[in-house]
Amino acid sequence: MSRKAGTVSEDTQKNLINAAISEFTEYGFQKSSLRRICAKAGVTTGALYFFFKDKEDLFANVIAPVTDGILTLMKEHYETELASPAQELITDENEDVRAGEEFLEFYYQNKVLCRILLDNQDHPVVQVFFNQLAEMMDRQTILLLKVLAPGAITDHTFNECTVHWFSYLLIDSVIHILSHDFDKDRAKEQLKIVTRFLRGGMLSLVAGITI
Amino acid sequence: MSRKAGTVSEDTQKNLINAAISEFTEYGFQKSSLRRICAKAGVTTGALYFFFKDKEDLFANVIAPVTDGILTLMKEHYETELASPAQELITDENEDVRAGEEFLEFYYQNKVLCRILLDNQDHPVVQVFFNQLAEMMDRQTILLLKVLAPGAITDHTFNECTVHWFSYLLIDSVIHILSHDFDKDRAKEQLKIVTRFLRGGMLSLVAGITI
Amino acid sequence: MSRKAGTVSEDTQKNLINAAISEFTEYGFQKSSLRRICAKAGVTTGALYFFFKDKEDLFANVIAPVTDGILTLMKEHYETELASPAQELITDENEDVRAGEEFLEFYYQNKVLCRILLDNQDHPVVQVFFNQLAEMMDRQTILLLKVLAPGAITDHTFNECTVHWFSYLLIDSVIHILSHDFDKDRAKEQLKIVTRFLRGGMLSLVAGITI
Amino acid sequence: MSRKAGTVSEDTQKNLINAAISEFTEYGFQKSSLRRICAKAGVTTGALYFFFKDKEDLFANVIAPVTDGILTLMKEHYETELASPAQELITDENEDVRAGEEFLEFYYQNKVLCRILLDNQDHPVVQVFFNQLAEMMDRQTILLLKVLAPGAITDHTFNECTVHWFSYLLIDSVIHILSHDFDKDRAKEQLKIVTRFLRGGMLSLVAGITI
DNA sequence: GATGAATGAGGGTTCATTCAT
DNA sequence: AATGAATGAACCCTCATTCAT
Repeated sequence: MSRKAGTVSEDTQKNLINAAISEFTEYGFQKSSLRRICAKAGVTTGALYFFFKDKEDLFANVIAPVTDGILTLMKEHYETELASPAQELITDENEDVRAGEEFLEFYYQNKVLCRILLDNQDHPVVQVFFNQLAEMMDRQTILLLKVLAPGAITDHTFNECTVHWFSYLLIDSVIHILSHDFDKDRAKEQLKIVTRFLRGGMLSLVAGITI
Repeated sequence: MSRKAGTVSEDTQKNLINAAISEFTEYGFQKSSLRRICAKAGVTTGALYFFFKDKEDLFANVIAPVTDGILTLMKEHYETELASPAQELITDENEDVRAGEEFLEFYYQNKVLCRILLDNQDHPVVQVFFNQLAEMMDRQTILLLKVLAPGAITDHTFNECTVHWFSYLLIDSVIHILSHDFDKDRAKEQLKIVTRFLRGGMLSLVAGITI
Repeated sequence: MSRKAGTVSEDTQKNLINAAISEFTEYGFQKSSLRRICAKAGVTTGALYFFFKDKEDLFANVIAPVTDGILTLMKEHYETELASPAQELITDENEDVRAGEEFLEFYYQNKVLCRILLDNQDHPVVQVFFNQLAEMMDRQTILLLKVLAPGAITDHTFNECTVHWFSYLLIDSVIHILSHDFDKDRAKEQLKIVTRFLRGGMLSLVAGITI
Repeated sequence: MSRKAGTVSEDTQKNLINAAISEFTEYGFQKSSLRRICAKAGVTTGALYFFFKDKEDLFANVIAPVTDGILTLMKEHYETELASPAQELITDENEDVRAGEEFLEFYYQNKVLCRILLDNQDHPVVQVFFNQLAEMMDRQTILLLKVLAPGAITDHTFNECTVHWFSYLLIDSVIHILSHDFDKDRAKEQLKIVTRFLRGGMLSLVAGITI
């Protein structure tokens, strides 16, 4: 009996989250209506405010699984990469490709939430996420450059902006591919092209320096 | 004296546009309030609806100068480029750099309006603009590839998606630079780096094909 | 040359009337918009206010032809009727039928305006018209009763209300027929049935008295 | 004490309904203002939208008691009528008169709401009501004709239109009487005259057929 | 005869949020 | 844990009308 109430409330919270997912998907964060969300969830607005502080908080809770998931994924990839011998990093694009494919798997398994993320890039919470992601990538880029092209970092070509821009280039490229709603295989293929392109671009910058 | 009425009315429309610019800059299109705009312009809401059909129409009129300006700029650049000898296109990145700088000049001279454009990418009218821009770039890329690497277009690497992605890569890169609020010279410098990177990336894709 | 301006303005007035007819037909008086009317007529609102005092006045001018026409028609019919020998009035329904058909002819020749009349019976101007019409019918009924059943008017059965109600019964019956959008012949046929019914009802009232 | 909230809220809804009744009575549906209604009820506009979907819904809720009441009344009358021996129907107008008086009682007990109904006949919801009413009367007329004058229905005189027209004739007659704002007794008297008239008219049509 | 500009009030509706119970 | 009621401000937009020119 003492579990009953708890169980019920968990259901309510889940119902609210699911209703919110459907609403955010259809209308985007800004145009979404808490009233409609509560109606879909079959509860009144008061119930929502028991579980969530406000609209922002609800949104944050909705996308948390994917923001957490992606950040974890990236962390693991970067640790693997740093553990590789330097030589491999230069000649071998396999680890990059593998990480990309792993990300695509995650995307297609969490497509609905990922789309909410991508379709609300003007939302502060989402911007914070992308900034975290980009900063993580920045740090990785700098670490790799220290190993692969030590001259590059002292040179003014690889300034903070360039590094950051490179991070966003990768992010935007991936987003662009996902916006085509390809099937998974086609997306992987396209991601390979992007990877080759970005490596080529990067090397052409590094080459200009070290020589 | 006979011009008084005309002058007054023209002023009202300009006042409305200016008030709208300030409002859109501060709040973005969606959260902007027509009431506040009219208050800023010192007129009643009815006056606004004499000059503009609705909120959308007001927005379209606000950004028209920059959307038109940018599309014209790009058109001119692409015509110049197509008029160059093929050999120059491969070896010489000058025309690209020159066009980039010209764009930056335009941006810094119309910064306020350009920022409205960039900060409302989710607005349908703006999306139409970016699509027009990207399509123009797509066509140019295809034309250039036909000249520089005839094999590339038949190969499946340079499919429609890749070309389109390349267009957005350039657009996103430029937007990213602009988001740093650099001074003009720093922006030009950074744009040069981007240009070199993109050419390098592109060549590495083409190289993978022709060999 | 001196006629030019006059001619032009007459056109404007006609354009306004025609635009108003189309607007009133589509939206009814209340929901009609003077703006839209002016737009349809290709003039500005100021022009409308040169020719018409306000929205009411415009409406009155639009329906004037049919209100005048119908009142004239009825007057003629009633004069004819009063000129007939008493005996004929009792036994012969021909004049009633003929008048009805004449009215139907008028209706089908001025259908658009007549429909505006019928579809805006809550409008004061239209109510005035129907009151005039009903009063005219009232007077006629009383005159006829004096001839045909002198006892009826002193009896309390044929009080003012009964007479008035009888007028509206006829009006409503005709309106009801017209609401079916029959072709002219079918409408005439139906009107004959109504006429027979109303005469029968009337006689049964009169009979109840004289005996 | 624990009932306080409930009591308060019920009051609010009733206050809104009452305020709406007063507003609809004064201005008619179309020109009624939700703001004024809320002000009269002493609540904010939001409160209204908690209880009612929109203006239409409020209107529908206001008139529901009388539309429901009248339809119920008519249903009962018609069932009683059909249960009577055929002979009585022809010779006896008592049941008709009794039903009429019962209706008048209802009218004078719900006069304010009934007037809203009668004064907004152009409103869709009201039109639906009158159509329901008329259809009910149509069916009854046809049933009675089958018993009283079997030949009438096959004859083209009593076509669908005639039957429907007869229904509206009765409705309009009653409405016309009510528009005079008579006291109850005077109205009953007048209604008797109408009843006799309509029976007489009807019989004269039937007579024309059966002979 | 007609324009173009502007008024100012008001329309119905939606919103995120609060809070006593 | 959740309800039901209510707030109050704000939303975009439309209206008939006026008037100097």
